[in-house]
Amino acid sequence: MEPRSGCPINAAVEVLGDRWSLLVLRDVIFGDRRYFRALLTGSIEGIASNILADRLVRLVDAGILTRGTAARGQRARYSLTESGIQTLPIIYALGNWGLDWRPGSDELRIRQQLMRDEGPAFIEELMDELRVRHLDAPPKPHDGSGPFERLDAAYAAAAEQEHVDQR
Amino acid sequence: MEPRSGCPINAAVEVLGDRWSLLVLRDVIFGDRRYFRALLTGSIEGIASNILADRLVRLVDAGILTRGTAARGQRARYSLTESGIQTLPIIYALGNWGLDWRPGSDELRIRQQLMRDEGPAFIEELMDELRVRHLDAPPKPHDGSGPFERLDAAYAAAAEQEHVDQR
DNA sequence: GATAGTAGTTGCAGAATACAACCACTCTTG
DNA sequence: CAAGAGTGGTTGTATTCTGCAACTACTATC
Repeated sequence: MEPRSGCPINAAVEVLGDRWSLLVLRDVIFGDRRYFRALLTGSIEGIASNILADRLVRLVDAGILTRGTAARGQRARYSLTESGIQTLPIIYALGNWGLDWRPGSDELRIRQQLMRDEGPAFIEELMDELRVRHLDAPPKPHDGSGPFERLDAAYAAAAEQEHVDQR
Repeated sequence: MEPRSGCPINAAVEVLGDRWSLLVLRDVIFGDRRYFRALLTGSIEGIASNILADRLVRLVDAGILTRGTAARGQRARYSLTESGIQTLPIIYALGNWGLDWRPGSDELRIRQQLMRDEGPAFIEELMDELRVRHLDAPPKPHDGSGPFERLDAAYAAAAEQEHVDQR
């Protein structure tokens, strides 16, 4: 596919501008789903297997994911590249906009709200953690738990609070 | 269309996740194209008239644009709503990613680079200017030129520099 | 009243997408 | 070593989306 223009916004849209690619990346990043089955069955939107297969090929071709060497029928692990990790600000911006301007379930909105509350530096922290998980980067010296764990903990606490509020 | 899930990221993707919607918004925001013909002929990617008509209807239905009252055949002006203005961070994130990870023409990349150089506060400034232009918000007391003019001036200067460099 | 310009609509062909069923291979378990 | 579950897909078919060209309805200008 030759690009329709030399505009960097268009270049990004040509790779990521469809109904599934960014959702697959969301599940890889936030759901830590690294295998075909995990992505297929874990997708709350219910992606079809051929669409998932097609998008994985495209994302690998675009250099956003890498596919571990595995023959047919073997478990192939997908990892983010640096360019894949750097789609996080895009996903974050989309999530914030959706949170503000579109309806949605409260449970799924909490996480986005918590992430926003953490401030912009937190995105960098998440990206560093993704480098450790996907690029085998050396982990930064870090005493406490990682940013994903903090988000999980905050989410659990908020969900608990929601539960308390309902009573 | 009922949403496929309550996820805010999915909610945004369902409205903006296609090959044209975000490019139309880009042209409205950065090209200040407010009329059908301007969007149709000004699109460097060459959008077809029925696709543009369809996307404008969808963006209006989604509350991202408003359409000035005009009968068929009459000049109808499209304006951004507040939710439309707040898609700017998404477009900015996409442009930055495209700049870093995809090829593109130098001329069109310069503008994205300049915008990034201005820092995050500049995005807020651009959004304020869009509120003046599209929501008829009172302009902020401001001595110099607006942010779009500054971007234009920086672009002109950079383009001139490019021209000098080539000699 | 002709002409150019406005904002679309219509018809049609080809591409992309979605859904369900099926396939080939491997790994585990008895 | 045979059965069964689990892996990552492929295939077929129907539907939707997209792109191109031509056309329509209306308005403003000369």
